[in-house]
Amino acid sequence: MMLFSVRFISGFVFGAGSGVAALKLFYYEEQQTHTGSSIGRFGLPESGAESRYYTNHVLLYDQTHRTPRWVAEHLSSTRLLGEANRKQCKFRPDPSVPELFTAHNEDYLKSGWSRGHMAPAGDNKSSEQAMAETFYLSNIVPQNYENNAGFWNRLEMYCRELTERFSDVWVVSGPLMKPQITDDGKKTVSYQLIGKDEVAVPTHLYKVILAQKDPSSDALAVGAFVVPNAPIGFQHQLQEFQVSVCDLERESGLVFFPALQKQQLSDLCTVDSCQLMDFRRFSLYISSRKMQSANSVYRLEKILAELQEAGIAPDEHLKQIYQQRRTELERRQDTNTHT
DNA sequence: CGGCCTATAAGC
DNA sequence: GCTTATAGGCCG
Repeated sequence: MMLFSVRFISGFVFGAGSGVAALKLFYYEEQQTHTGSSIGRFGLPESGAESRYYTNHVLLYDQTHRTPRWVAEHLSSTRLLGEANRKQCKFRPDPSVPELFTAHNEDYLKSGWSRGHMAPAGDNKSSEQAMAETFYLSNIVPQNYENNAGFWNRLEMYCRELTERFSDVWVVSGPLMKPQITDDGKKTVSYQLIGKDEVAVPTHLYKVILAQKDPSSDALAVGAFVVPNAPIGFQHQLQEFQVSVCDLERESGLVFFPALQKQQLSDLCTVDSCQLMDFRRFSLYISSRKMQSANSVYRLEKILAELQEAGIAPDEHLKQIYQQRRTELERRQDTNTHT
């Protein structure tokens, strides 16, 4: 039976006699204000809750839940440009998270939950390194499939769209465990744990969006949203999930943008539309992305047929993509038969 | 854009 | 022989 983690034991054994350990001990004793007491004599508990910095995002990891507590990003129109491809990336444990506290891909596989990015891959096309880092499981939470591909996806798209109307957009995203009222009237927090590492499935996901009109002005707009970790259809508006920043702070135990002068803030959904893509626009967009990665004319036709079946006529932009991809595929087929 | 699954190849 | 890494097909 192990009394402590292997990491702790090895750290103790190899560090005990060293100057570093002596220095640490001295530091702990310096912090004691009670003479004669030395609570931290052998060190005080560590939670690993320091901010972790990556190429294009910053996060606080929760070693208990094996998910982030928050993930912060800064978006702008130029930062979103690039050609990095998510197909080149793969989900993997964050090398900076201790093995004892990390999630693994096996936890998610066949769990009934998808691996949901907090800092989206789509915000990191500017750099393959930046995108690869968003696939670290430190940036991932167990998320409902439909929610991830649907409503949450459209919310992420809306954040990127904001950079067309605001020079700078800051986004903080993370999981939330909201209490339920049980039959006996008691407030209870309940959530599933998946896999051998017992990754916590959040009941909700939150996103706080701060947008600045232009770098020279003080005009800032903020919006906070709490979305159930469940399928959400096109009949629902983003505003239905808006909450006050204050309420979210109380629920999450976090203070967002603490350096901000909150009195000069306006409401994002008053200044901007808070309108996510509707069914038609979303379907057209998804179809265009599928066409661009289609590898056969048959597949190309199928995407078009499915769209028609949904009652959506292709717009000019999609027709253009269709034609372009079709000629590419036919040319490729042609060269293959000649070699 | 957001994902998963599987067939095949590469590696031990 | 088995396991692991990669590429491509598929769906919402």
